[in-house]
Amino acid sequence: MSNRATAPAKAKPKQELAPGDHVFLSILTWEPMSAYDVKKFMAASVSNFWSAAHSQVYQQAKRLVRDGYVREREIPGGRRKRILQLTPKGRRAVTAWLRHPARPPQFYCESLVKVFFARQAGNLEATRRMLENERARFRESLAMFEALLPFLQADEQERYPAMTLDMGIRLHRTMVEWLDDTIAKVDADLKASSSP
Amino acid sequence: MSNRATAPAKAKPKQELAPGDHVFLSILTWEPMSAYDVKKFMAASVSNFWSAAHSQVYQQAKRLVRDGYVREREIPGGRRKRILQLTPKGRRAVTAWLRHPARPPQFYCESLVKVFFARQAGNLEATRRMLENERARFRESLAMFEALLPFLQADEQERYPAMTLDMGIRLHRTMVEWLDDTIAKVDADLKASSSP
DNA sequence: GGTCCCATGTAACCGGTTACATGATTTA
DNA sequence: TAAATCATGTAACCGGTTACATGGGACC
Repeated sequence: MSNRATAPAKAKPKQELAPGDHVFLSILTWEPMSAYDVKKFMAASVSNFWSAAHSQVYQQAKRLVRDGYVREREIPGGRRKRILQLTPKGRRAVTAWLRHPARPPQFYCESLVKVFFARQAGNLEATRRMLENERARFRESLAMFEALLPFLQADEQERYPAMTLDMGIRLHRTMVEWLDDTIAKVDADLKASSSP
Repeated sequence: MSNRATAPAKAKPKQELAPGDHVFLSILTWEPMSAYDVKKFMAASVSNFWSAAHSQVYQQAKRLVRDGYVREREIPGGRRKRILQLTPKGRRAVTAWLRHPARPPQFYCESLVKVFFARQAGNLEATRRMLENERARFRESLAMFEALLPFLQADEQERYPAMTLDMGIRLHRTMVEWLDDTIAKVDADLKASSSP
């Protein structure tokens, strides 16, 4: 009798920093700030290609303090507030991370999956509506980014952040263009099927 | 004395399907297949905008069978093999999902975060090397996709899959162009700092 | 008849998400 | 002063990842 699954399997007991932790630490190179401000900073800067729930940031903070990458300092006053700042170990982790190769980007996009299966399992009218929603959203973000870019470009200190905003703009433009073309193709199929 | 954290907090007891489950089910609309084949199908089709580890697919399969979206049928023979197929409930879930709005895409890209902080905390030489690695990788994938596209476009059945491949190609081209421009900017900064 | 890769899984940890909670500030 | 919003967290679940395990075929 074969009894499968005998060995326990140990799994890694502890890995080094999680991918998002490096982003957290990098933000603290800007200046010491509270966990809440880290979250705000993230939303205002790299949110196009990195994001995290605010609750996660607090838990990251806890871990990073526990592991010695970050030190926290309580600010007295009415509102409870803990300022986080990098330790030397934390700063070393950032610079080491920055000089290692980046892990491959990950992109999750439901709408593209839906297009893939649109005819196989779906309904072209619904697909069209879905794509129009997408296009409206992308156009809106695109307009915001385009309005913001000149301000970043005007500030020499923001040179590198401006480059990433530029990437965001290009990606959004590409998306909108593809949506234009794809909606046109869906329309063609709709017309062909309605009046054969 | 304030004792915080009194209430238990219940958290949602059960949500409907997880986002990746719909992708899984959609793949089964193609034809019944084993979990391993679902994974292979995913890698060969939507991997550019959706991915999952193979081990995850087996666990999804287990959940989806347990919850009645999928039925499994054991194939006798030397090699153990379980063929998965949609139940009516599973098929309904796919069509319902396809006609709902898509959730916003998520994009995680370490290399862009690294560019954001390149001057603040990093080293421009290292950034340049990192960006060149990225460019080589994107160029390689781009060439593969471009070689594949004509075959998809030649097959009327693959019309919608071809549209998503087209999107992948456009995104990769955009990335490569941005990398070209950005590497040039980094070079300019390197030259400026070496010979002031 | 070894070796290597393909196919098929299981175990266990942990990060990330969703929901809950609540005191401080601002604003109408 | 009531309402809304900002700021700050905690609880708990669960998906996804990493690592382990292993039997069959292919190939040599």
